[in-house]
Amino acid sequence: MARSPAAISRLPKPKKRAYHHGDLPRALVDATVQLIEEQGLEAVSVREVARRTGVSPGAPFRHFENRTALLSAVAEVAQERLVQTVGESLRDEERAEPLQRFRAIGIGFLRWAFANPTHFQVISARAAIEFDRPTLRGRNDEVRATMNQLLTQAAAQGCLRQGDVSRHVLAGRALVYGLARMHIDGQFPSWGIDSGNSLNESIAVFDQFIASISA
Amino acid sequence: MARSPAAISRLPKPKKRAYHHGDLPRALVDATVQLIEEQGLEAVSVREVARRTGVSPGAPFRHFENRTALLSAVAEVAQERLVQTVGESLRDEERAEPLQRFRAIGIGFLRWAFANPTHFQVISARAAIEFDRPTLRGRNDEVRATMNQLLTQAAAQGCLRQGDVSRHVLAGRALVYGLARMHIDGQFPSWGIDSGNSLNESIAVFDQFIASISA
DNA sequence: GAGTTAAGTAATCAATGATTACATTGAAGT
DNA sequence: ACTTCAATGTAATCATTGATTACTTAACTC
Repeated sequence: MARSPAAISRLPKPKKRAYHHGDLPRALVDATVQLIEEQGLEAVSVREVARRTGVSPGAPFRHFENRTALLSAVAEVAQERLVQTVGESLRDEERAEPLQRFRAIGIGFLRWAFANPTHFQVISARAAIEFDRPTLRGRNDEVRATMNQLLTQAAAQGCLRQGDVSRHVLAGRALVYGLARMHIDGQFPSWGIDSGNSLNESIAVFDQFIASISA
Repeated sequence: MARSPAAISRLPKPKKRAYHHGDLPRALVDATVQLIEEQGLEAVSVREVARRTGVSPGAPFRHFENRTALLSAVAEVAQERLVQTVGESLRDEERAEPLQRFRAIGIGFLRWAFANPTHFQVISARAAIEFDRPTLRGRNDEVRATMNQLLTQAAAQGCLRQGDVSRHVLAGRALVYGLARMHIDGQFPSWGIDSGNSLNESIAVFDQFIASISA
């Protein structure tokens, strides 16, 4: 553990450094994501994360109160990316009709979930994180509000088929959530759908749903 | 730990006894279910289950190779009830049209999930159980096959709206799964739906979906 | 440079999953 | 009835984990 006196003193990581380690919280979150990717959510132990980051077992607790807080931090990063992906998807359809924009949200969610299965897994594991954090719950509510708003507009324009609007919204949400969940649970192969094609298939399913509810 | 020689020798539990304890595996599974109900899935420890069952920490390992096996046993019990509930729901509509029978499966699933949230939670926690067990995966496939079959029939009878049949099936599955998941994650309140009414609401949403895909 | 403080370490604790060697018990065989 | 034996449960033990504590160390301020 003793360092060689004057050898490789400051060359190893010319990227970002700060105090001792150089943004340890960030490094811990990254290591956690990687660990989940490799061994699953259950395999995440604070010690293993610390080990991979090259710090002592107690170090993470300087930055995260407990294991849950660490995973919650991962969840917040995950949600940031989700909001970003949905935002992009929505911006692409900026001038489109409400229903089309509603569709964009769903597609954005699917794209995010399939591109970052680990992140989706963490966010959906509400027992393992503090979902009641204002940022987490707040942003979640925002997306829902937008969805509701868009479909209400669509209904007002007569673009929506008969039926309760909020139920259509709820159905859309539950649908994409269920599809994403089936993906990370590896259920698609037993449905005769190649894993590599499961995103396209999910989008197709969602599209068919949109078609079903449109007038 | 020494027992009083001739006191309460054989009266305490006149229900079922067998070897030493009297169907310990069953008692362990029951205790596990109860523990999950009280403190959530993550809180399940083999020791606590043993403690509640009144046996030593090592005893459960005589019957279940590891913690995962114990939870998998819970999952199998859960699935039995699921299949049973779906079966009942299906039998009620024995002579109904295919689409109605398809609906019955979805409703059955929802009823089961809402009535036994603990069981649903365990089954859907695939990381925590051995889902590849033949019974688990097999029965899962059966239900899917039936759903597929019913909608294919419905389509052949022209009762189904345009669109790919298997995608309708997949949508239905993902929908009920997503709804159930939202329920146990406690998401309904933020959707303005009272917890006590979430089953009815979910059924209504599913019904609206059925209406959307029917010709 | 001295001193404050954030950041990391080492040592420690109780609890857990799991294994092992041992004890007990119910039933079968004779 | 007595022995044998396998199934069942116990006690003791191990490595690992989440978490806390007292302690060093390094970076920044003055």
